[in-house]
Amino acid sequence: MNYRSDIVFAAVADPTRRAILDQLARGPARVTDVAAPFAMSLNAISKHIKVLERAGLVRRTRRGREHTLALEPAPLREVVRWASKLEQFWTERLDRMEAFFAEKRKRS
Amino acid sequence: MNYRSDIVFAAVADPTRRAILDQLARGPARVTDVAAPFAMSLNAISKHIKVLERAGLVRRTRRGREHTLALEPAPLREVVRWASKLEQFWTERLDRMEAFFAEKRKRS
DNA sequence: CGGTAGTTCAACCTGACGGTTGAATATGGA
DNA sequence: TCCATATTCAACCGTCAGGTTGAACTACCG
Repeated sequence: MNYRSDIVFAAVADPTRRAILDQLARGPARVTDVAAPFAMSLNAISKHIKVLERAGLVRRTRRGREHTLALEPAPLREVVRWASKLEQFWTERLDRMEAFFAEKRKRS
Repeated sequence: MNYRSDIVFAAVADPTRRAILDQLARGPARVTDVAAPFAMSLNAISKHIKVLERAGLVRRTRRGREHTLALEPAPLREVVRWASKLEQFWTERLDRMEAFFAEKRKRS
């Protein structure tokens, strides 16, 4: 529906970006620190961070030459909402089916 | 972490595929029926369904020439788990900070 | 001032993804 | 048997995402 959740879902689809978010969940960090654990160039990480930023999942604060990144988990709520809604609809369906067959059994 | 959740996240990243899942949440349907609302070829939808199938999000049962598709929401649980874990870690961090400053305020 | 650290910008390459079209396969019905 | 329906397979194509490298920019420090 929302064009914005498209961006969030796409941002979160990449495993590297999910790992970055996992790391930022343990606290804010600079770009270089975020990049450290990964076996790829700093530039690649910089790009990933920009994607996360555009999705609203990361907030950047500049102090001098250092950029400090912080997790901004709000957009994840939409992801949770969508996924658990599907699960819920499904279980409700199962419940209705259950009820239907129970009723049928009782009548016969 | 899990290579399998990579597949699930990737499957769910595409808006068309999310729409397919939304539709299947209202009940099982044939491939043609699933494709009907979309302004793209049946082949494209067939491909999308295959992706969803490989991610374990859709189960297919063949009866004659018709393939009936059903939502299989189990893999979504991993998505929910990950996303809400991040949210939770974050709020816990905020709580700890809150507690820290409250303590500090009390002492001074 | 000069050098180095932190970060981005720009250009480029490659592979995969999402789509198309046309043919093949298999089942159902007259 | 013949035709239509339901679906996939195979080949192809354009775009874009993720990665690289090299240069630029800005801020700190001797």
